[in-house]
Amino acid sequence: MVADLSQDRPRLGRSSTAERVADILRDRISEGFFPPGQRLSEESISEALGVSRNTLREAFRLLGHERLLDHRLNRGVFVRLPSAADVSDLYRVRRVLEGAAVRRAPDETELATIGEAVRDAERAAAKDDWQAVGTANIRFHQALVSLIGSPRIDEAMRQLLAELRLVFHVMENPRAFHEPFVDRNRTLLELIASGGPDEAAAYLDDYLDHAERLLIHAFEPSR
Amino acid sequence: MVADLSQDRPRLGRSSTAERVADILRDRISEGFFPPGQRLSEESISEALGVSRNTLREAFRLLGHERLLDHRLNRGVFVRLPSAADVSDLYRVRRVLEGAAVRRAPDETELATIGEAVRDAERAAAKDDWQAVGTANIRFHQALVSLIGSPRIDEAMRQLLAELRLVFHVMENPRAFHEPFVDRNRTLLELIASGGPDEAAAYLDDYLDHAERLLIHAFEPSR
DNA sequence: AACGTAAGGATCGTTGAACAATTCGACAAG
DNA sequence: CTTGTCGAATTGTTCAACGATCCTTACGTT
Repeated sequence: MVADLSQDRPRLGRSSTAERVADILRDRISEGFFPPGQRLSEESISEALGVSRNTLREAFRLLGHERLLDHRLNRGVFVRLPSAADVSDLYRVRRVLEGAAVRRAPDETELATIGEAVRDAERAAAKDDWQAVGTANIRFHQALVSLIGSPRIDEAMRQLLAELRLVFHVMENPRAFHEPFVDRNRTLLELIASGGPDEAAAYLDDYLDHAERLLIHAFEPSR
Repeated sequence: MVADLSQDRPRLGRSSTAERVADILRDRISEGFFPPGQRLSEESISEALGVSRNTLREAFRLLGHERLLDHRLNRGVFVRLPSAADVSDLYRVRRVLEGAAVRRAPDETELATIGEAVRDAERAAAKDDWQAVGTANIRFHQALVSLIGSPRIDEAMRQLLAELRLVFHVMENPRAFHEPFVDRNRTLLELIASGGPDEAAAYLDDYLDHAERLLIHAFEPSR
């Protein structure tokens, strides 16, 4: 019973103003409050958040390493504005990670977690809440990759999806993008559950190809 | 002709004291000058390097994000001391990344780069220079993963290998560890070149299993 | 001897101010 | 229209300071 406490351990170190500032900024960027390309002024933000410039700069370094911010010397930090090449690369990584994930045999609880994400997406889609669909979709892929069972890969996937969110913000209408994938997630889940790794992998490849093409298409013209 | 200059663009941003400090510390950690577990005092290091504490702290954040440093609140930063669980996870990631890599069809120049790393390792082994063998070995796997063609994965692999170096520093004799893998690298290269993805993948799995077991074994008793 | 507590020193966390370095736009000169 | 120059604004970096936290040691209690 004492061993269970070890799970709460990460929360102990939980503090440091810089990290909390980073959390706030990350959320703001994620939700589009700070749109891609926008410059984040040290002075105004440090004042708005009530922290010193030095502390804010530490937070900037954190987010820069997560590729959410672009740090240009003597020019300041900007919300990262992904390029088409970035999108391609993100999908290259997804193919590797998710491809490895669908080949794992999931246990019951893992399957349930993924299924929940699928159901949430379906529910949100029924309500035309595309913001929520996007969130559920992200949860789906996060849970999918977690089948690999590697904390480092989970972390990498978290970052990747955060970066992908950046991409969505530069598109004109993300809703049209998410719509077709609600059903695909359901199908993919069933293929995984039925235990045909090759079928699931093939379906996933097609899934990602389609998504990438759609994204690049909705992306290029705007430049 | 002016367009070609845009390739030199990354070199422009190249500066910032914090990043240069991070580079120095990264090298020092890599070479074992700062052994795993050692605490890095802000005051002494900032003084030794002639930079302010604030700048040094920015560098610390960078390296902390690369998992080379362990940042404990109010206690300072320590060179990361990997656990057996970390080793397992690192190999889990390697299986995914390198497994995806060996299934790619490499072109001539890529094959040559990998081959060079193999040859360097063989040469160094002949001279009993196990430090150099380790370096060449790392180059081998880095080149292998670069077959995927993803900058993000290359970067992730770079970090992973740096972290793995940390593991080597806690072992009593790394030389005994590297020795058997010189030949294996050669074999793996030939399997890749001959174009049998499944064979190469199978060999790689065995390779990594073996390496992980060896590492865990040489690791556990010392705790 | 085991334990709780208190005091002290060391170090980190964070701040605020200061100054140098750099960028960028405006404006004048050619 | 291009090129040089100036100045405002912002970042890069340093410095000194103070509170907060941790570690150690010592001390007294049970």
